[in-house]
Amino acid sequence: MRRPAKSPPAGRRSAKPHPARAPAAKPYHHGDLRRVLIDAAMQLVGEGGPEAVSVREAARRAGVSPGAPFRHFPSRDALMNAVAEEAQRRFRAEIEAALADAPAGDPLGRFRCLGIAYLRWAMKNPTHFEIISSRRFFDHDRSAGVSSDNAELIGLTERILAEAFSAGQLGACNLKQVQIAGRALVYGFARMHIDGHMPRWGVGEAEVEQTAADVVDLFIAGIAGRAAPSAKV
Amino acid sequence: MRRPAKSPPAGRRSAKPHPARAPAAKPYHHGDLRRVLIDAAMQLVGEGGPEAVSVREAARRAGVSPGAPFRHFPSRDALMNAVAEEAQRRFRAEIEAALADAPAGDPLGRFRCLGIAYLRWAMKNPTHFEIISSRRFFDHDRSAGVSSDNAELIGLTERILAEAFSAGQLGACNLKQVQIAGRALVYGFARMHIDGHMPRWGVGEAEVEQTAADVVDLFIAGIAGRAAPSAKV
DNA sequence: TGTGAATGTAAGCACCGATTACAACGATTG
DNA sequence: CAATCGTTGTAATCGGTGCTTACATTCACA
Repeated sequence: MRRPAKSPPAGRRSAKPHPARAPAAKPYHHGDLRRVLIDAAMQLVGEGGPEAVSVREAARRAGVSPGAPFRHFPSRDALMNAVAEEAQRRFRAEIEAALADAPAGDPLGRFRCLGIAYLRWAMKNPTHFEIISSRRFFDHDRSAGVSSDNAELIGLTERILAEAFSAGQLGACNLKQVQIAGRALVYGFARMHIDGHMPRWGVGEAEVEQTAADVVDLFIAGIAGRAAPSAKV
Repeated sequence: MRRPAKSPPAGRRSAKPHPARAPAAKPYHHGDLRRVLIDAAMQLVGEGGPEAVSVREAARRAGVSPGAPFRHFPSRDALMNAVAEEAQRRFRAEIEAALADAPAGDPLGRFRCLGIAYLRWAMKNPTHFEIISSRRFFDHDRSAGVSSDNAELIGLTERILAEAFSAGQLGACNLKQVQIAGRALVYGFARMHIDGHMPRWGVGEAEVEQTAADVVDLFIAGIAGRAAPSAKV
């Protein structure tokens, strides 16, 4: 891409097409190039953000010619989509693991747990989170598998909120609004962290996790503590 | 950048160096190329997002050779920074105009007004908002003018919240947490809109402005309606 | 009237994404 | 066992990009 630098002609293999019939040297066919390319791209994302991913560099790291990746991905965007799907898969696994540990009897507690887990993962894997959330690198509607992943997560929070409401843990409120506001809150917080806004708001790296929890708690207190339906300002 | 396409060899001027001494034809010196380049870049941002900005295309639109912009901006990033400063200036003007119309006696109302204005501008100028908020295109710490712009806006909301607290419009709460949560909420909502998440959450383009207002109101109700200092969950 | 700083052009580098023609495998068949 | 054919790699190439350097032109000021 735009001057990723970092490529001194680091010893590429001498590119002999293939050593006749030495089976262990360097087989002409890579084995699982697709997988390796995705891994390389993820590594690149981790190093320099989504912009730093180039097909050529991924191919270089896979020890393969610049044109080879296009046998597996029709375009750079397709590669990015594959990376995003992988990231989304990991994200979902983390969320589900966190929810599995949460008490089933306390819906609002589960809601809180969801928010905390979301923020923790996003802040620990900032570039992966960025890839997932940006439509530029990942067309959710196009890739059915992940799209349903996402829809499932949305449905999950919807269900949890509905349970909380039924259990009387929520004041009078519009559940859809609560859901969107909650999502906007954690999404915004995560992106503020990623985009480097936190220092400007007086939140150091050390306090950011505590602040994340505080913010989630503040929101939950806001929707839970509604004494009367005098909510409308 | 990466295949912005859109450039059929549309009639470039025949590039005669300069017509001897015809003063009105095409002066060798552009006049205010810096300004024109920023405008062209802003236009490009509006058309295809920050990724779609290329120095060459900006130069093309300014009717100037590909190397000329580098007399005014040492790098593409510098150009993007200039674009971001311009966008930030417009953003700030909008916010201040909105606040000027808000009643002075109702701090919480002013806070609400601030949030609404923020969201309205962000959703009307999505790409400009994206540039402002992403550190990739704009290093806030580097450009003093805009940095202070931003610091002033942060200080402003801080003051408004403090006033609201003094006026008894807020329940017992940590003001800093409220400020960060509020920011995360509007930032997240704006970015969700930009990143195309809204359809997934069942919010159509027609309802998005109303939803934005609802979400702001929900948040304000949450921090205002605190009956007792039982805030901590 | 000169002269130097400012600002443009032209040419070229390295890198990128993407396409094409060709070569080497490897599995499926006859 | 061997021919074949689809898969997956290479090599070369194209146009686009950011950026640099050498050179040309103009403007403003001494």
